[in-house]
Amino acid sequence: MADSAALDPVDLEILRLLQNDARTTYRDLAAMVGIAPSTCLDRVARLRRTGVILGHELRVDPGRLGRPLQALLLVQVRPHRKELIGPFVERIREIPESRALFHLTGPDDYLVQVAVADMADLQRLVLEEFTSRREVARVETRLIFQQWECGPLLPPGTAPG
Amino acid sequence: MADSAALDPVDLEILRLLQNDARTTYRDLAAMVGIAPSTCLDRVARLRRTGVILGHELRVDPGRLGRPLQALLLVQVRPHRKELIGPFVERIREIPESRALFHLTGPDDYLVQVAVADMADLQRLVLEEFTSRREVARVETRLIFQQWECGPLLPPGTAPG
DNA sequence: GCTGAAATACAGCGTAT
DNA sequence: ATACGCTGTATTTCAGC
Repeated sequence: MADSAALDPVDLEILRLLQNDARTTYRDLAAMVGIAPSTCLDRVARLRRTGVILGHELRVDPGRLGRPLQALLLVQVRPHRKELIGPFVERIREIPESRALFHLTGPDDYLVQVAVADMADLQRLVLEEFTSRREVARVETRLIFQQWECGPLLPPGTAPG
Repeated sequence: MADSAALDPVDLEILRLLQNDARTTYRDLAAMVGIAPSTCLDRVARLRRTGVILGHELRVDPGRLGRPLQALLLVQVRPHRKELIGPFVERIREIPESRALFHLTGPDDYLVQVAVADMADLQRLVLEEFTSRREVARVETRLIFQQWECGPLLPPGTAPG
């Protein structure tokens, strides 16, 4: 785990294409960036080894899994001490409704993205898993009307497209 | 494009395993859920066709791409009319720093997750892309200390693990 | 949903630049 | 040091049942 060499334009193009479709074969990828498939394999392996590529994720439609309603919960944890927030974070991550969890600056300590079946389910979740916890001082619930993906992540100064 | 049949326990197990590691081979996946590889391929293909599986995404480390600082921007758009929010959403999605965009209920209309190089970059982004826009009435910036992934998304009532 | 075979892709290695 | 082409192996895919 030593190499943290700068990414060259070929690496960046590979990352851009793989972020478009992570299942692109090395053969196709190689053709698109203009190198040999074996070289392409080497490049991607190196990107994985050096931690630029963290992994491959499956995107699933929450609605099709019976969770059509999503919300963000802004949570104040008081007192905000290590002994309390460790178990809090662990518990939130275990909840089946949780999709993402952030520790933030600002008036709210945590933001939790949840996917639920309906309003009753959301109410149950907030009451049973959040406001009933000693260390949770306040929960603010904001429903998600719609969400969008954004373009591929690239280094600053890289012309998109 | 007709089938929206209920997912059986085998489908759910496949989804759970693929959410753990989207690169699991059909051979391994089949062995783990107890069906033949070809059947497993059929199942996954059907899940893709019917829209349960939306796609395969590459997870990349923003820090390794020169964007170690992340923030959430809470944005009020005034007036909140269709003619204004369409272009706003399109522009935000085009910004290289944007990672995710939500349209919300509550006092803030949009939440934008961004990844930037440093504080100066974040300040520039807020001033040039947000507060300088006519329709943006207010932007509240909250830095992300840390973020966590949560468990796989499964239907309500499914025992996790 | 399974079996088995054909097509394809991957991963390692030797060589050349 | 990086890229390439070749080759054995593993995986994916497609018939037929």
